[in-house]
Amino acid sequence: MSQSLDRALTLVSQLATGPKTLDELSGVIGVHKSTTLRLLRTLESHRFVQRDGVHHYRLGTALFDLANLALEERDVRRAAEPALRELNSRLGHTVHLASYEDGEVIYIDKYESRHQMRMYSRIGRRAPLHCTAVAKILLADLAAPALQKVLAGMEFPKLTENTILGPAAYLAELERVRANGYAVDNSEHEDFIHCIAAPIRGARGEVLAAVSMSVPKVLLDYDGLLSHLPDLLATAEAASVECGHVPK
Amino acid sequence: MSQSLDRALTLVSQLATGPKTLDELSGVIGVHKSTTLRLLRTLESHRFVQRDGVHHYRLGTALFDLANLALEERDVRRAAEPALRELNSRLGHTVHLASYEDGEVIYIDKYESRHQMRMYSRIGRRAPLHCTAVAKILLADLAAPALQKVLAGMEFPKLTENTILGPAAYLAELERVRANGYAVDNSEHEDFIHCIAAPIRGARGEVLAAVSMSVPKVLLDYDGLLSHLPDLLATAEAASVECGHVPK
DNA sequence: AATGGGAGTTGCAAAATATGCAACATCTGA
DNA sequence: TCAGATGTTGCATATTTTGCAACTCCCATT
Repeated sequence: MSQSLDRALTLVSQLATGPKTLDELSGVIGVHKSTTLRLLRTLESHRFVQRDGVHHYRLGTALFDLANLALEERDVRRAAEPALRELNSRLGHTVHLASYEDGEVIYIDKYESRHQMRMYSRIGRRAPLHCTAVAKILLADLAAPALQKVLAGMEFPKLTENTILGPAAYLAELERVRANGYAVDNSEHEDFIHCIAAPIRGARGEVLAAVSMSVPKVLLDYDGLLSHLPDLLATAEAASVECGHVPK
Repeated sequence: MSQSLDRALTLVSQLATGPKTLDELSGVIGVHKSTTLRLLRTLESHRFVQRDGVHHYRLGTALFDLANLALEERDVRRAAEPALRELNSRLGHTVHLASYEDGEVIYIDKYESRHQMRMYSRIGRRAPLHCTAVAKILLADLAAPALQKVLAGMEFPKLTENTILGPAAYLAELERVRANGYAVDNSEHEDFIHCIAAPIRGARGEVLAAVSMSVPKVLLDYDGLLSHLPDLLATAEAASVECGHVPK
């Protein structure tokens, strides 16, 4: 729609992969160096990019500020924080908070594991829909038409032996999630990690977000993981109460 | 330099303060609705903004992703993490990591206090230069010409009884910081909080970042705070080693 | 059910703006 | 000192962005 803006945003995305020179960036958007330079200068004036030495550009600090401000505005995140922090510090495992937005599931908060083995994940990242416990929780609460729409766009790449491979099996899984009130990722995403998740609900009972706890299999077998369900559900419940949920 | 890009970035900054309607946004950049709409659509296609209901726009998830990716790329942050986390979980106070960039001091990481009373701060935010311990650490390491330039642009608003009020006093303070190897914010920023900071150094001994620990005065008096200096310095030293620093 | 207002959307013509070019500047390493 | 690579600026051109006005859609009011 707006060509120069489009190009500039492409530059920013490109810079996310690491500092780049003017020429490299020009190559990416296919324009003359001088054009790229002018775009970068505008981006720089808003602190979206900054110079890194003389020959490189990288992402600027405005992005950090904006992103963290926006994250803080998400009320669930703030409201759920104490409960999630408590769970994380008591059990020492990785705790994630994720929310559904517009066909995607996004990690909006993360509490790192105390153990050596860490998961690779990141706030802001999209969670795969077919193989994560948080996605199952969030999609399980969608109305049928919205769910169908998401399902239509979903893919089911086989990531491990346990990955769910098609819409039918996935729908059945969501049914189980609804019945149980929690979701599991039984090494469906990565071989060495499994995961449980539960919903955080708002005043009208709607699902606002999902909490999950991820544990490497070497630390805890599947039964051991499930034995933490009461902890997780209590955490989710506490967070829900903070979000205005009235337990029945 | 690039008008449309400039306008679009202004829109993004504006959205940081909360969701806005098309008309509100048009007002901010002073153009016709249709122009704003086209900019927003481009921003939307890159997931920089997203629609919030029908009538509002808000920041999109690409920002979270970019910002956190960029933060992770900052090597100091990753390298310093274990040491900072350890300090935070052992003493339970707020720990900040800040770095100097282009005339500014930016918080690049934060570990929340375990206590009820929290500081208001945020990753990505700029720290005031004249009244924070991290800024003192970082500015104390600047070469004279660079420091002069920063000093020329500095302001010294009086925030508490103890705030340092002018360049002369500030330079004297930096001299003390260099001599001591640590910095203090003795309630110079906020009445009820004080703070100590220490440098994290790289392979050539240069200051890469500053760690600080902030404590409410009700929890610990000034002498109590200073009694944690050995902890803080040890943490900074450990982080420095991770960054390639060779202790002399 | 009809009416009116508010908000968003589209096509088009006008013009302001972004673009590529070529010349110039700066830096690095031979 | 020179060659080459990289970054920077002024200018003319035309592409892209803009505002306009008409249109649609949705909601609230009569």
